[in-house]
Amino acid sequence: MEPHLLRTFVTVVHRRSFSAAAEELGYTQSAVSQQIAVLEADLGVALLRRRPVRPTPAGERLLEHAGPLLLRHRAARADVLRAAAGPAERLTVIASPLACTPAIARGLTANRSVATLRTVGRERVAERFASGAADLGLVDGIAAPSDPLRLPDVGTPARIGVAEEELVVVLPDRHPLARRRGLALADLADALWLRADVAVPVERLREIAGVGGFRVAFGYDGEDVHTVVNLAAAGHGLALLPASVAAGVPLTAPRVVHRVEALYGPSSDRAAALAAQLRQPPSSTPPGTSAAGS
Amino acid sequence: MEPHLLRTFVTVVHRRSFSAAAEELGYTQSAVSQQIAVLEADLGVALLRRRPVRPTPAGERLLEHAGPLLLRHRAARADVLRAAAGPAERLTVIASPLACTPAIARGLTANRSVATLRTVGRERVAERFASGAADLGLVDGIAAPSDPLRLPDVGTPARIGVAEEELVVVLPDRHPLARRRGLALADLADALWLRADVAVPVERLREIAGVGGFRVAFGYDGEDVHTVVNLAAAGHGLALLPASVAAGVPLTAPRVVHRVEALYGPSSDRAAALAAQLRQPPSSTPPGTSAAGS
DNA sequence: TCCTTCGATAAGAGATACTGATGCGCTGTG
DNA sequence: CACAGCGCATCAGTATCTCTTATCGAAGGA
Repeated sequence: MEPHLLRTFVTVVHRRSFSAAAEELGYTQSAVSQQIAVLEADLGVALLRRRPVRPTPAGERLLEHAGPLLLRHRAARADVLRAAAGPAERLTVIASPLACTPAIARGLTANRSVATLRTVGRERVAERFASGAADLGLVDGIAAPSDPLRLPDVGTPARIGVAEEELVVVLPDRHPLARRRGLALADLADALWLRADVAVPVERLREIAGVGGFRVAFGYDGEDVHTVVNLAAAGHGLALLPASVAAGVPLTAPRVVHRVEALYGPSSDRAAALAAQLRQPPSSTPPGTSAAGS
Repeated sequence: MEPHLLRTFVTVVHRRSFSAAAEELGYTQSAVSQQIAVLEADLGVALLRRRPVRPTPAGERLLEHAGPLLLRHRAARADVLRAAAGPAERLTVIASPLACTPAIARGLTANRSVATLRTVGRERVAERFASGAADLGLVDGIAAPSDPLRLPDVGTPARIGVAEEELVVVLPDRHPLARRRGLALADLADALWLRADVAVPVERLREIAGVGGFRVAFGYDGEDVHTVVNLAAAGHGLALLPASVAAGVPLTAPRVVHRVEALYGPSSDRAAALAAQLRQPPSSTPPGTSAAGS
């Protein structure tokens, strides 16, 4: 179960080929074959069926663990390295698109210690932060008010909420519901939605509404929020977005908010200071640092 | 960063000695010295100060990651092995003491497929389950109604809530508050409490009350809930316990409940079935399986 | 000061983990 | 049905790694 064996295993499954994995990893096919054999011998279990190459049920389980395990590995390494490098002079910030609310953007530009800002998809932020690509991570998501976001576990970076905001349903002006004062998500399950992961993924809608439905009328794969707003306004489907991004009808039920959280290494004082500074005064002190506890 | 190096590192820090760690792990002192040297060379960072042996700041960070990382390692291995072993004939269940509510205990005894039940401290359940010591884990804890418990991350075992119950403050009959209909936790911050991790740890009280205080009058280190009840009734300090365990005054604020969750491997159908069966009818369907999501 | 303790280092034996060559079963093709 | 091509397994050989034993040297206590 050494990390390099896991990495090889993952690659083999992904490429569905020992030889292709070998090439990708810079080994010979023989080495890959032996590595898999070692892994299987170590666990005493067949992990792969050959020809065609597919994971066995046990292999599927291992596959599911391997990703997070390797991610955590990288996170640990990055964290140690950050601690050893000492406080960063200038900070690199990585954020999901919607995490850069106007106020946060202002906070970032006002702060001379920020060197670079990079945005990536919401699911990638924690991962990229963990890999050491940035000193501060900003992720957005949907949660009950003052509840922490559910993020892939990546060790114990300090984590604080920096902003919470109302959500609105964006719909075209002529839409029958456009004049409402508020909307309940469950009532919109039968409507046609925009699939746009940069806003709120459709599966997440089902999850927070607790019902199925939410058929997709149109899919948008980019990262540009503006485009999503325009598509929604043009009637390609509904979109759920934070109020500061677009005009729309407030979401009144369930009681969820758009929340932005900052991730930073416990050893980076500058990042901690910046995170604290980004924390918006209007939002009453959101819950503090997180840690695994019973 | 191979697992065995991490294990050695952790042991060295823990024992504060290379030689002692070597003995504990069955290596020579020389081997341990070399392993630490390899780890430090790999990361390019000094992890330990020698004489006396103490972690550097970078070492502290690594130490914090190493535990969860190794735990996850074991969890992955155990999960793969469980998957390979096929559905268990008879199940081993591991539970924290308070997780065995009367109804759950009944469910377990009614179920002939259960072979063994073992209880361990609340913090150990997830860990022991992850290590493959049991097919089903039952953990209790305090949470907002229908919120999942916060458990150490251990991969993606399926997780369902099986019971939720009101909490009561146990106090002696002659206590001035004993006749109240309900109590707010924050109002009890100045009272003297029983430190008994088998009930609710004092730190957790501070956490959910959101205030300090909760001074400890008396400490109990065992695992026996009955003793805690007796101690509380005898006036050694207050205790917060699920209503089914002891008579007491219901906790009315904050709105938290005693919750029991079942952990089981995704590949163990028997365990899943048992978990579903333990699920108590009175509690309206608590939120389902968990997984890391954005 | 001397002795003990404890970690670092050197040297060598054994285990491990690669490469390159070859074997062998499957699959597709004529 | 035979055969070629593909792809994983296996074998042999070598380089590397990871231990052990032996020894050194610095720090701390008597």
